[in-house]
Amino acid sequence: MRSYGQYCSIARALDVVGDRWTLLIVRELLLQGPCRFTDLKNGLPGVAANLLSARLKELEAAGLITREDAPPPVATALYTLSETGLALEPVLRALGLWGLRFMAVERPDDAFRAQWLAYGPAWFTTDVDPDAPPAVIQLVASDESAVIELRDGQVHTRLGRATDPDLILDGPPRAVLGLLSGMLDLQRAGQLGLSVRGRRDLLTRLRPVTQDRAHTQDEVRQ
Amino acid sequence: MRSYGQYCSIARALDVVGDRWTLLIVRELLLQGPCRFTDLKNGLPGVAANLLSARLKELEAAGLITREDAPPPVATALYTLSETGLALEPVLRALGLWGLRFMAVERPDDAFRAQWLAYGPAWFTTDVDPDAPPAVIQLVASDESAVIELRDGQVHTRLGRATDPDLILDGPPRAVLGLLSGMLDLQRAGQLGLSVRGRRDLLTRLRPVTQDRAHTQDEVRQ
DNA sequence: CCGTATCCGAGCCGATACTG
DNA sequence: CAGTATCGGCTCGGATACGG
Repeated sequence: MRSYGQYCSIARALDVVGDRWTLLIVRELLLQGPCRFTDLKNGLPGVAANLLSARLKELEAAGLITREDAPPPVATALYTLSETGLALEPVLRALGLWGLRFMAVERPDDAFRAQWLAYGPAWFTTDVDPDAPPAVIQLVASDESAVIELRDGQVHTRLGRATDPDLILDGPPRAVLGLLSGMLDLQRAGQLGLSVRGRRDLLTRLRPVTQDRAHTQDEVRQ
Repeated sequence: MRSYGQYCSIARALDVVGDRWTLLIVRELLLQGPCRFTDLKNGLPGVAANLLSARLKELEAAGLITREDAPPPVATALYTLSETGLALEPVLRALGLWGLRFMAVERPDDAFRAQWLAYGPAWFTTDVDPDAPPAVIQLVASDESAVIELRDGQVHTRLGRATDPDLILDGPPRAVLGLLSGMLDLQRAGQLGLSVRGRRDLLTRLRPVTQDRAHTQDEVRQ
């Protein structure tokens, strides 16, 4: 990418990760862990193979990822986030939290993946009642499924199915994520096709993180 | 910008602010407050007028800024961040904090502005001794100047000159910002041309924010 | 199967010139 | 001052083909 030519840490950051697809590649590596080329391609529907290949080279050159030849059983290259790449997590969290406001409309041809179902609750909700007993919530949306585990006051998530969940949320992505992010209440989510089975009371334990007002406006200004 | 076509809040956010220059326009509006076209152009060295014009239209259409005709004395359009636009502050903070690591090398032709000198201390340092008496630090770098005010446990900054600062830091941007961000110690900053006059002890009151390790890696993954 | 290389049309970007 | 118009060049996206 062409440099902005500004001695400013925001501009410098964008010099490195401002290119199209770059931050989404980091997203996948953060959510999936070390990936093969094909894992990334699957997690990035719409990316062209040549572009992905080019970006991976750039990211490696910039020190955000390392490329290693996996041990014999796999025998293929693995892309792994470096310390510098991992440090982008707060950026992706902030961006994802801000982007929630644009999730209200679901476009018919949008792609959807289980890992995008999973990071929302983990990053953007907290357990209101940390001392309550552990609980498991099964999420299902568009054939993709993930599990929320409430334990030790933390909201963990993982992909796949739970054996005996306390609560099952099943419906279109917009309904499931809208409910969990606090943009929809149970009634509205139901209208959008959400099915809720099991202990509804668990929903009150999940509090969506609220974005705090900005307050810089009159701070830096002359 | 072409949509990524993914039902993911990060991708949605990038659909809106992923275009080149867009986040830097938001940066200027956040740091400067409501701006005229020319204020933005000055704060964004390198941007082409047509591109700035196009971005402002897109940002207005997306609801991040409003364009108002200023009252008679000014008689020109003013661009102002909306609530949605202001809410990007955490994203720019996270990006700017991450980008600090790339500030070690100063490229000869990089542009520099006083507001970029000011936001660093305000966003990325804290006052270690909140009960100590107020103090004023004058920053000067590349003909641009800003003032740090330590008061009530907060680190405020503003552009321009202070009348009677307790401490004056003067030198190349890299030396001033490097010292304040904790990337350089006093000795190294001095070698890079930093001049320090006044109460050096105030420097120990400013603690650079440290970025905490990411810990999602094994959280969302199956 | 994994990843790279090449080609091409469409659209975005950047520089300059121009207008009210 | 506040933009608009134009145009060359580059990047992107998609397809295809190639080498390990």
